[in-house]
Amino acid sequence: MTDLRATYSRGQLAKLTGVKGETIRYYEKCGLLDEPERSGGGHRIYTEDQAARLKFIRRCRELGFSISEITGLLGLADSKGQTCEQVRLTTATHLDDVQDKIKDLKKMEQTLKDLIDQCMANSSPSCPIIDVLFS
Amino acid sequence: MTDLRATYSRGQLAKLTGVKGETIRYYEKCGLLDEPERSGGGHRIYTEDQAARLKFIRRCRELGFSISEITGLLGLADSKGQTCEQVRLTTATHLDDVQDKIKDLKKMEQTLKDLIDQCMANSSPSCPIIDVLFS
DNA sequence: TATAAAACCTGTAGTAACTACAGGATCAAG
DNA sequence: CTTGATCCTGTAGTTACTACAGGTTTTATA
Repeated sequence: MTDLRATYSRGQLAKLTGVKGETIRYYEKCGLLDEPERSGGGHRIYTEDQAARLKFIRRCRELGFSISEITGLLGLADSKGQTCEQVRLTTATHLDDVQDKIKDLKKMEQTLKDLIDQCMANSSPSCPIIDVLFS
Repeated sequence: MTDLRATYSRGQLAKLTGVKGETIRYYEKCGLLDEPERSGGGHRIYTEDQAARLKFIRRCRELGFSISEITGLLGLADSKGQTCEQVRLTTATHLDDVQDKIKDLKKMEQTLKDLIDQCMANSSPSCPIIDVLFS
């Protein structure tokens, strides 16, 4: 069986979680990760719990949550009780943001496509992309 | 008729182009805008040409081009000749980037929706969003 | 014309979320 | 016990702005 009391160096934690070593240090400075124990020589030593927390952070980052949103979610996760609704709300708000971004990017996409199309159909010496944007 | 030799103060240019005054100064520092003439007292005085250039920059930014991409496009626009193909290429590359971003965001969107759905269907005391992310 | 308010000037620092050193100490393997 | 890998701290760089502070100029009003 796996040892539930396993510990990790910063590099090992990095490998385990897929978060770069320097980024781990950054998360500590931000307050996302608690300061870990240290070895006699001052090297960081992480526990399983801290590894789990870091994995959570990584997943949230992949989903586009900001550091401060994650701070909020972790706070909610730490405080037991009537928090599910708040977590759902944070997530829903974030979903709205993501959907807005998608809308904006799609508009951009269409405009860029149009520009390229105009360029393809072009035979004059000037560049239609530049022309359109420069007027 | 409009005076083609009209000039603008920084604030007037900001109003005209929709680019904030401080941002105009920043674009100058970046080399996107040439240093304008100055009044006796040192205030910047912009010409119509510079206004047109700034509008171009603003449109490019709205389409998500980076400062350095815009520098490239402006360089191409300034050099006459066989540049249309290069402009099209820059634009196409940028379009790819935009489409990649859309793909990523849609994945995020779906995952966030799933999390929220799980939360809605939940009746246990713990929060399924936290649970899913924390494992 | 005198004054006051608005706009402008420079330079610097802050924002988000990292990334990348430099210069040195510690750890793990052989 | 040596050596190479990893780790330490602190600082600076990245992108595209934004926001001062402290002072000067311009413009509008009386």
